Amino acid sequence: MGVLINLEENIRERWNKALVKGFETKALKTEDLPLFTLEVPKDKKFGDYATNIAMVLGKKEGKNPRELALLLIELFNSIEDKAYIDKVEIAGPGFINMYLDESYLFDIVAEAVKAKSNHGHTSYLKGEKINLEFVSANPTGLLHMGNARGAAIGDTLANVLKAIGAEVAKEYYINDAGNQIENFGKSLDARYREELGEAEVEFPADGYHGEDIRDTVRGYIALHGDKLLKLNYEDRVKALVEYSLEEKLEHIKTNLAKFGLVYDVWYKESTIHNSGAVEKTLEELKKKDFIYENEGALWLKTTALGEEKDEVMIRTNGHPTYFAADIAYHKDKFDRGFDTLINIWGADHHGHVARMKKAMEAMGYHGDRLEVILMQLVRLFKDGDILRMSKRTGTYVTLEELLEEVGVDAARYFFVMRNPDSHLDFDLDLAKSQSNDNPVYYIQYAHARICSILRNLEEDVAEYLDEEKVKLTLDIEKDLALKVGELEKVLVEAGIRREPYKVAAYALELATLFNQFYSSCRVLNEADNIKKNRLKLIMASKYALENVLKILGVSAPERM
RNA sequence: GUGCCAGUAGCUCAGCUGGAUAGAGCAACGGACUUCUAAUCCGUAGGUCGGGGGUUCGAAUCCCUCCUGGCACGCCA
Repeated sequence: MGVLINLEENIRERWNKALVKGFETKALKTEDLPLFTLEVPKDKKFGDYATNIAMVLGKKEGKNPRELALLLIELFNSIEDKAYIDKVEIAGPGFINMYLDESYLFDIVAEAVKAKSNHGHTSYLKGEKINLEFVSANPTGLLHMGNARGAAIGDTLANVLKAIGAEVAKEYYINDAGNQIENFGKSLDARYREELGEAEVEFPADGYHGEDIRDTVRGYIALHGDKLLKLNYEDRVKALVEYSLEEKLEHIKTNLAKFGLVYDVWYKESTIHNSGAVEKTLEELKKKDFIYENEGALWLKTTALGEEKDEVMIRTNGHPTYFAADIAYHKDKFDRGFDTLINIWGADHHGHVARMKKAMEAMGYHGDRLEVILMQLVRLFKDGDILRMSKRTGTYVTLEELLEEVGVDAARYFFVMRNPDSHLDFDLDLAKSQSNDNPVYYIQYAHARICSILRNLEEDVAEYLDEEKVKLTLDIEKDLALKVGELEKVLVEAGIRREPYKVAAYALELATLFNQFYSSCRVLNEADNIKKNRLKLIMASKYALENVLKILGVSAPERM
């Protein structure tokens, strides 16, 4: 662990020791360690850290918080380990404010310069195997903006989790079975016959109207001609579906790769059906008495687990539902040895969340080991109007088109910068304009400026990065150093809370502080000691920027 | 009708496991380039935290209620 996390652990530990000492010497009445906060105050005048320990304990002790704080500080000061603590004060209603010896900032810079591309990385989740499933768009169409948001969030979260030590597998679930595929087949068949000149082909009402379906069919015809017309309907559809799924999937893979996203596992729903996993799952649930028959269908007793209604597992036509297959699929993930499963779904699937968790419990797993991140849908704006996205009607902007317009860097940042709970208003015109307002340019610019300084430096920067501690005198230098040190905290928080947008926010804060530093401080053409200190500081900043950009999947250009 | 998410500055959003004077970016207004990249920086202005109750030393944050918007409530996925 890095400087800040260690330091905070030490402070907490020291407070706990102080409390224990208070209990032992009977200076305190209560004998339970209370839950107290250790936070960074909003205002610097309240110190580097503050704790509410006196206010939390005040009632139990029967003392007013300020009076109690006095006693607590006395105990705190009597504990030997003084790591970085310079001064402790009482303030406001009973806060205890702690001021640190600034040498911790020097240590942050030294650590970052030494750790380089590992700066900010920790082993917080070491040993945890996480399966992260996201996008999983049906291979019957192209990737749209909602898929792109999922892709950015998922890939970034995977990077964050890896940076804090977890073992992560990124997985894409391919829905190549079920009703949608039948529908897909009907649509393909209609377009195929249409393209080959058959008049008045009836197109399925709920078919796939997108132009890409025609393209796919034309591609097939170019390769294989009209030979399918001689086959019966079933065989023709089978051949078309097989070809088209393959083609669509390749297209999806290619575009995700362009987006900087490479999966570890591509998992086909059909393997769940073909392997007998669904039947096996059903048997298991039957044994546990969670299955019953009604009106010719097999139902899962989700009501027995607290849900409002039961769910169909096997339809009257003998086919398993998506839900049944999904249970088998998630069981398979657990069986592959993952401790935690994280799925990223569109908010329109939220009805599926509770029953999936309950189903996992019925299967004997902890429901909490399946986590679902729901993203609100993306609203696409063009010329001030909302564009509705629908595969059915074929009106949507594809990931491919987006990347052509705005590039990978801006797209990835934009999609990940917001809390998934919020609707994302994506203004196409703004994104297309490559506006300077886009924060991604601002962040990259900070990096380019550091590179520029290093280019202007006559010597190798390594000559300046000795073991000697840096000394930072200006507030902006200290603020920047502290922000560099915060990276590890941000990654841990973003990882355990599954909130990758915090990483995007951090990148912006870091870049802001660097740009402020840059405008008020020179690095070259300064006295040797200042030059050396600032070179160390900007190198530390460079590593922090590079590492955070890498996690976001955004490039760090050396010139702009 | 029921459930989930959202409602914070003109706009887009942070802050929400209770803490000190509610923040940032954009837009607006006023400044700063002979000096390592002005895609930058500095300053000003901008608020009934959707409304109303409650819980307490303290509420944007927790509870109740109402209002508004989105989504979901299939033997679809």
